[in-house]
Amino acid sequence: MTRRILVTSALPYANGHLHIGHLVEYLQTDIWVRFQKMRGERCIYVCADDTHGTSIMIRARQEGRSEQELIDDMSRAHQQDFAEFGIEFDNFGSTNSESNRKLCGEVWSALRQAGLVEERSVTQLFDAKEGVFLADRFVVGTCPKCESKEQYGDHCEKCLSTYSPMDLKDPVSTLSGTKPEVRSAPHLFVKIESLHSFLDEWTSTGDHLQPEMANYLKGHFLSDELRDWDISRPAPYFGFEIPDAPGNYWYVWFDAPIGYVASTQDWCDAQGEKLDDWWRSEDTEIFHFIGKDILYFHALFWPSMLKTAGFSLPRRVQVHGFLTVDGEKMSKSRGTFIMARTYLDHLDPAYLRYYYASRLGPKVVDIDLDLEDFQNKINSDLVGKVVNIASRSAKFVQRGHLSETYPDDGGLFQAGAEAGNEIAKAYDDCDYAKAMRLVMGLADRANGYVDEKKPWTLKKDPEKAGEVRDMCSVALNLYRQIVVYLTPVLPELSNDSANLLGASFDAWQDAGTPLVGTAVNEFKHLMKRVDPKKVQAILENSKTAAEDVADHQAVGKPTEDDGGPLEAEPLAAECTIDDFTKVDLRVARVVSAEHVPKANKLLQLRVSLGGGVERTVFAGIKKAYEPEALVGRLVVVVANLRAREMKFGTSEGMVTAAGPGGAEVFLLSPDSGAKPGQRVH
RNA sequence: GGGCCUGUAGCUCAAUCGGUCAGAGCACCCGGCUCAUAACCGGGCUGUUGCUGGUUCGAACCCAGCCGGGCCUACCA
Repeated sequence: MTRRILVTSALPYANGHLHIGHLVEYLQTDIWVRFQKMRGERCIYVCADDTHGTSIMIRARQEGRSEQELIDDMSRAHQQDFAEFGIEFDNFGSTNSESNRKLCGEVWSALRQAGLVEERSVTQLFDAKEGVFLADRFVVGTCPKCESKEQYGDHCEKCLSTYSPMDLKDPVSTLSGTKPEVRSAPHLFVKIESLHSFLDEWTSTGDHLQPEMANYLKGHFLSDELRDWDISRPAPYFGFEIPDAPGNYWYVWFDAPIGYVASTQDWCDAQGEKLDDWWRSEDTEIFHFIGKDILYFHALFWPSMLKTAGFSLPRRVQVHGFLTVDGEKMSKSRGTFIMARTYLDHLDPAYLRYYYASRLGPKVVDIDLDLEDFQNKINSDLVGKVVNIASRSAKFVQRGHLSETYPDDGGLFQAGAEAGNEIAKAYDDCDYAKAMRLVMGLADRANGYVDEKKPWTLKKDPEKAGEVRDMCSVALNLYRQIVVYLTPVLPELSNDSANLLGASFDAWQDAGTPLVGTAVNEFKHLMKRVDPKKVQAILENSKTAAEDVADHQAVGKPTEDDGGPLEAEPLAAECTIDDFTKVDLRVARVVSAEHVPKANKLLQLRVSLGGGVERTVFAGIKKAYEPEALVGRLVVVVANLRAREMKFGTSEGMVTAAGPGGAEVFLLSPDSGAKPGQRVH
């Protein structure tokens, strides 16, 4: 029986462009959807831009244009990137749509009727100049516990304590640089505790979640009373105004998942389908693909909302890990913060599709893009093995025909057809790595076959032309079988190969029956080897592109340094040259650097000032730098700073760096030629 | 501090719910071949399956402890 399946990926936020980390999810989903469609299932893939929230409002304001313009531009850019990566949605909508507003209203009414909504006053910091309430990340001040300066609204990165933004000393809004005031406003809360037992049940049964995720929820949230969910935001806010609470807006995380339904609605309207067949039907399976960071919303709030509003619950929420590049978090300074666009400018999307597929399994683990491995894998698997089968056999029969009956191949084709079941199961289980392994095994056997038959020898004997043709018919059929199995991952290769053989490659069952008698067209290269120079170029371009594009800057605007940093940290009071010279800044060389056990942010550095003078310095740069990358480089240290006792030892100085903290830390270094021990004047 | 995950050949990973495997691919070495995008075929190489104990007739797979790595949390997620 044909399954009916509705698939979603998380909605990309309209605040920034896509990078290769985002693509893990969209490619994972796209491959799965293509697979289901090939199998003949009724499957649609819907998504949308996530457009609401304070961040969008503020960014639009900074860019001096309307939110609508901003999100329209971003939506176009997102869809362009998706299309070029071969990610095919049946519908790509927007959360800022009428269909979404209407559906939000429906869900809302249901929540109201169920008696789950409650009003309560919330006290928050308010930026009077900008006229907005400030989320924690928009406030900095002095930590009330340890007096560290420039800490964010809700926690101190120095002493690790947490607190309310209201307790912050000398708070400053990062938006306007002014001192925020304390204001209260009514907020609406959803009491989801009443759905606790439902959520216990739903999360732990029915294979709705990967076991580790179910386990995580059980230990973290479901073990206690569920806190009420603050679901409204007072004006000004970019979003939908709540009909029965004028002046208040639905929090972006309320309307975002409803965007899945709205996007489906838009698709239904265009196709003449009924929404209820997809969202209120026992016969439809709903699959959400998400990253591990948003599990909370999809596995607790979302099912609660759906249940209350009478929609179907997801059949499964499939969670994936994050992407690292060369074993580390994507980093702008290393050039590994690669935007989708930058990749597309240099390399074939098929490479990344295959590489991700070869590393994606069903478990929630981070996957690594190892650039050397990437090149090896593409070159040897796709070019050396798969495409090679066609490359080495098609030429013997091109502009001719395949044999009229399928020759004896010693059971190779049949074995490949049987392997299809196992491969299909691997796809269906989201274990693409396994599927790729199995397919490559088939490719190895096909190459072995060609080698054994030696068409280049047979060819020399005119009487053996029939044998050559039979042998190539086998090889090309094995090739076709393999490419059919790879079609979800490599649709373009599949198309090109179909042209070569003048046959369909887009149904899974095509792998079960050999082609006979069809014409073979002229052979053209189906895929190129990876050019290492292009990979280097991506890294180079990403170093600069990341600064221009990835930051909350410029949608198609020229680079312009924004005022954010200066506003976040206004200039200090005037000082004299004498004040300045009290601080002795010196060039130093890092001689060793290592992780500090149990420290979240610190690295322990040993720096040399030359002449055998060394200092031990603890620096809060762990999230931004790997120790190995630091050894040998020159830095600038405050050399006459009083030694400070820290939890992990004594720090005899300070390494200078810029940036707000966390992963956004940028060490200062002198231009080449400077020597350790030299003073900075 | 709490929680989750993880530690298998140089690298990336496999080993059906403890009973032939200690394996595959890449890399490397040797040989072969020349149809193919320096591709392909054959062969070889490295492992005390993190360490230490325990359970068992038997453990890479179970339990405990230790060491190492990663991730998530720490009261409006």
